[in-house]
Amino acid sequence: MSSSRARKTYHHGDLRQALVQAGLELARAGGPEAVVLREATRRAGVAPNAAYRHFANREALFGAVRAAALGALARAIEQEMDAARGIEDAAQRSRALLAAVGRGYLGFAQAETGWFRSAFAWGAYDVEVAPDAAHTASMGLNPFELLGYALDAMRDAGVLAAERRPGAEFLAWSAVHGMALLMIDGPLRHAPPPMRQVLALRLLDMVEKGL
Amino acid sequence: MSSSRARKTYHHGDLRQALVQAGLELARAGGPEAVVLREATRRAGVAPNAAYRHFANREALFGAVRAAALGALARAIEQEMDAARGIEDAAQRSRALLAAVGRGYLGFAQAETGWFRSAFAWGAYDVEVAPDAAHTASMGLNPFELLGYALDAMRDAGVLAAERRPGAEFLAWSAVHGMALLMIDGPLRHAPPPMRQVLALRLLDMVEKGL
DNA sequence: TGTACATCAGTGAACGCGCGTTCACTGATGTAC
DNA sequence: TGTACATCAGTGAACGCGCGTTCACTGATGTAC
Repeated sequence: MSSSRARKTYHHGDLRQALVQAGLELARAGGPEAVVLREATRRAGVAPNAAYRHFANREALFGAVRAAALGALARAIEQEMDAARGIEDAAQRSRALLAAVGRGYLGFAQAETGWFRSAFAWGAYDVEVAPDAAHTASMGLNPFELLGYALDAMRDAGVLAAERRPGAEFLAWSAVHGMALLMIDGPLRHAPPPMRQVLALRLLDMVEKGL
Repeated sequence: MSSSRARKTYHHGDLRQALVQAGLELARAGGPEAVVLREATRRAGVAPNAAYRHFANREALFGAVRAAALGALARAIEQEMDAARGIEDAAQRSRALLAAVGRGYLGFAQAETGWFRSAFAWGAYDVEVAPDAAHTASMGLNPFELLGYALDAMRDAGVLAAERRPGAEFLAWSAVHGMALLMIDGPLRHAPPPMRQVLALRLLDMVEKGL
């Protein structure tokens, strides 16, 4: 509402923030290609070219939106990890942490598909390089780092052989990322939630056993 | 060349086929969004609206292109499977078949990225439902069915417990699909080929062990 | 074998669309003196 | 405390772009008699 209202002052106040916010709304509802500069300015109640005071171009605006989406993903994952943190046994805890990362990732992909798509849209993404906005979650880690954290815990607990640790992120990430896409775009998008749940569990089981 | 040449006859001959062919070229070089109706007609040497004699709209044209891309993927996978077929021991053979599916899939994603992207572009894809063009490979199976074939072989050879067979496609596909995307869009796109090779092997190993 | 005519497969010109982006501008703000 | 002026953050109007798609049309083909 207020975001699409006309301002009273000539100066906006915090247009940059408002544009990112509008971009996030657009991404949430329509994915990356819905993040359209003109629409974002409309929602901010501002002339289209005003955006250029704050972003070099549309791509730069989208970059900020993507970073925020990545931050939201990190937060979703952390939330799942919280429960696991209380587990006493280190081995069990580390396994639970990994599963939490996977659950958080898959849950986010399904609940916030537009953001998920935006986070990984248009070729070229590097979660590691994500700017500040991707780090807004409480641990200050981005999604990739959270996965690394869980894997480190597994290694430290002796659940994962040390020599298998390097590169393990990519194996786990592959599995979960692939299933996320199958669930939002692929044949699994028709699968009833219970079936998805079962498959997700089996997948995480596969990763844990096969890593 | 000949595809962008002007015709001599008023009638084209096989415009439909020519448009799909042009679409495939476009997809190969630029992925799904490069499959532009006007450009396809240009390459076929024909007025833009001529396409509407053969396709209801741009989407229908793209559908035909996607099906052909899926067929190319199937062929790539089959080629990898050929080597495995000679193995005597049924258990070993079935394992080799599964690995071949994975290798074929990953190899295709990297070698024919534009086609790979087109095959799985824009939300909603169902490999099962792929039309004839997806079946042009020698076995007459689409990529998903080839994966199923390998998994059946594993079950029959006793490598995969029968009760784990249902749904196993989705686990294996997830892992391989995810890694394919990490390799073409994600952080692994910077990884040197040997590292990719190692990761691919580890991934397939993980799948086999964890399935 | 020749002709009439329905059908098919193209043409040519035009449309509206909404986008990103640029230009020359003006209103508001804050700082130096 | 007041004023001059540089700087900043907006405005308004316009651009070109290339697309998908529609319209009314014409040239070529093949079939019935």
